[in-house]
Amino acid sequence: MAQLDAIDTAILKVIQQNGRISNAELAERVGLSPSACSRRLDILEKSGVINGYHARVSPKALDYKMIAIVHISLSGQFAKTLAEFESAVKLCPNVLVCYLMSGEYDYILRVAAKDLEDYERIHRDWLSALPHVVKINSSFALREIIDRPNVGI
Amino acid sequence: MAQLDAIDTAILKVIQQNGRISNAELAERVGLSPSACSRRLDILEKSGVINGYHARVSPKALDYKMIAIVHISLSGQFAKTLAEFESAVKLCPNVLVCYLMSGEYDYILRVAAKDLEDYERIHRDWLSALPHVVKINSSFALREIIDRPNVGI
DNA sequence: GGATGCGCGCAATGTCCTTGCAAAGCGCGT
DNA sequence: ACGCGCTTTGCAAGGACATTGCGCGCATCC
Repeated sequence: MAQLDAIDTAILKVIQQNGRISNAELAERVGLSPSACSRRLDILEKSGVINGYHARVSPKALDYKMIAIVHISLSGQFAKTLAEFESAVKLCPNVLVCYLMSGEYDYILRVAAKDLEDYERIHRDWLSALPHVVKINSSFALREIIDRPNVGI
Repeated sequence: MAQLDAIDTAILKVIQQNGRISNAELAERVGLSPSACSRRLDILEKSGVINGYHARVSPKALDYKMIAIVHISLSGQFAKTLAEFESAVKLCPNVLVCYLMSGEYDYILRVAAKDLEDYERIHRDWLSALPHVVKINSSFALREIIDRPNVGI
């Protein structure tokens, strides 16, 4: 991962906010010719600085109206215990985010559900069935205040 | 927000995973002519089903190596109290996600920091300075297990 | 049955992306 | 300071792509 100069960070800044901008306009915004810009973008993609491009779809349009934050504790922190839990949690499509955490709980999850009934199903069929779980604590998001797509401006 | 048919959801499915796909290829994948596909995509964007497109940039490439999950309680739940807190928290660029929550804490935040020293600065200059806060609880992500860009497959 | 509206495919035109190539910038060692 | 090699740039060309107008098919409704 090579070092990024000012033009690279400018490209990242623009494309984090507008992932479908044309290369021609991107080039103009960062003060480069289209060909040079295209080549830089290519390098950023292939080097892994840019992981991918994603459309942000309104969850409500897909009928997902609930977000739950789930705290989970396991019965131990052995590597095998963690690995088995993680393999299992990755299979649940409703789990959007999962972090291994320091602190009181071992994992924290962001889960999308269509409604309370749907969440009850997810909780029963997926979360409760995850291996080595000894405690689950679900809270529900009442409102989204911030959801930034970018890091570090 | 009109109802989405099978082709619309197919478009959303593809473009959530590959936001920079060409319209020609997208059309081919969903079994439509490029012109029809372009018009559908246009409608999805203008109706707000698609909120935007974003490149996913590796936080480490921008030197952001830490993710903190912060739980915050306020001194009350009056609308004015919440509104003042929310206006203030939106100004902090390190706060990537913020939800108003049910449960023990009022808000939950995902915060990006370059390192522990950077987080200490954010905590001191931003989080502690937020209005009406009576309790802050920070946990740190040890590892990211899942971070899906999509909702509902 | 005819009128209406919606969504499609086709075609054309203008724009854009990409690649080769030569020149300019840059660091570096002599 | 000079020259060398490496990197990156801008330009140009050819091919791909996006967009818009147009006519057709199909379903619905009168």
